[in-house]
Amino acid sequence: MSDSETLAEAEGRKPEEFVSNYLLYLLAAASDVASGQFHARVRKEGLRVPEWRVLACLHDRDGSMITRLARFALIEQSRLTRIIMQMDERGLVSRRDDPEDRRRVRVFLTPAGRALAERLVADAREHEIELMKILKNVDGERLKPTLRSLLNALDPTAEEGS
Amino acid sequence: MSDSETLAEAEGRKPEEFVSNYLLYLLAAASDVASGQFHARVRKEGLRVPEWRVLACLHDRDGSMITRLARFALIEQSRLTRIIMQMDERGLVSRRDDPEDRRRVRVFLTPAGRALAERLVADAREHEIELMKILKNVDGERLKPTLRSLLNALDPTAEEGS
DNA sequence: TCAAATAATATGAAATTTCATATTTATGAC
DNA sequence: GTCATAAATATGAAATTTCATATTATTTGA
Repeated sequence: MSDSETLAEAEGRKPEEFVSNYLLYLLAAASDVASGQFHARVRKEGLRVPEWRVLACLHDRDGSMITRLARFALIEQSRLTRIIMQMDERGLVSRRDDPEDRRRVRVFLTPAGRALAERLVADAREHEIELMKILKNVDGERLKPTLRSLLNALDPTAEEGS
Repeated sequence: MSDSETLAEAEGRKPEEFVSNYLLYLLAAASDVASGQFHARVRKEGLRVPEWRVLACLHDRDGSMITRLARFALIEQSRLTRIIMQMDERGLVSRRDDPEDRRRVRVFLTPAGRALAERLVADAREHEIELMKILKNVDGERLKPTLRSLLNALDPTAEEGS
């Protein structure tokens, strides 16, 4: 049985090919592969992916509370709490109690955090343009509205574009 | 457009909306949200998501070697090695040295693993049909070929559908 | 045929993540 | 006002993940 041959093939059965035609797999794989290059750039800045996500979310919505940031950045709450603590210690964000509801903690970019966020967002925009060129025959611009409607259909509580 | 003005500003869009219009975010969020329901079902079977991925991949390609499985299932190699060890202990998979290349470890479903894999794959297929219904106006079926071409464009070494 | 170079997998140790739950504050019903 | 309930965040402890590298086997090529 050669390396590229599965047991099923060796036995003359046709493999079922579930995975590579499964929507949830295609989404996960596409996300993974498409993000690969840019995530490498993020790591070169000394950030991990969730930290980059936090910066990007705060770039859009500075002063978000933890819970909201967690949903927006796709990070579980207690994990985010600790990531924010680290980013605070590193001087990228600062935490302030919300005077209107003292259970809440609002997270703000520091000047250094904002500078880094802006640099990375600019990089991401550039990178996205490159990506779109590679995907010219895939029609990445049509993909976006499709993904947005998918998000709206599946998560009506998701935050709108503005 | 002045030097300090972004394209978004020049076009009258609010500049703060980077994230929710960023392709890599839309892909990650779509994957996350779309998988949420089914992943809950996976956890009810006592499996974690990577374990489900392993079962699904082996369902399609039983006897894969670790490295290949890692790429296919989107799991880092040393992590997968340990996951496979656990699944082995649990009786879901078995490991066999490849006689043709003794560096390799081939992973096979046990009868119990296969039964579980088949049940979950059947569930996943059902669930996908439900998902497609919800996405009827999103055209999930058109989404699949798009994601496949994206994968091919970005990762030409990715495995083909068979 | 031997010595690199490469490939596949495993592993130690530090760091991170997870899960359940504690803590603190706000809200609603009475 | 008081009590029960809910919301937002934090935290302990176990489990998992990561990163670099070790180990073992194969390939290359001089």
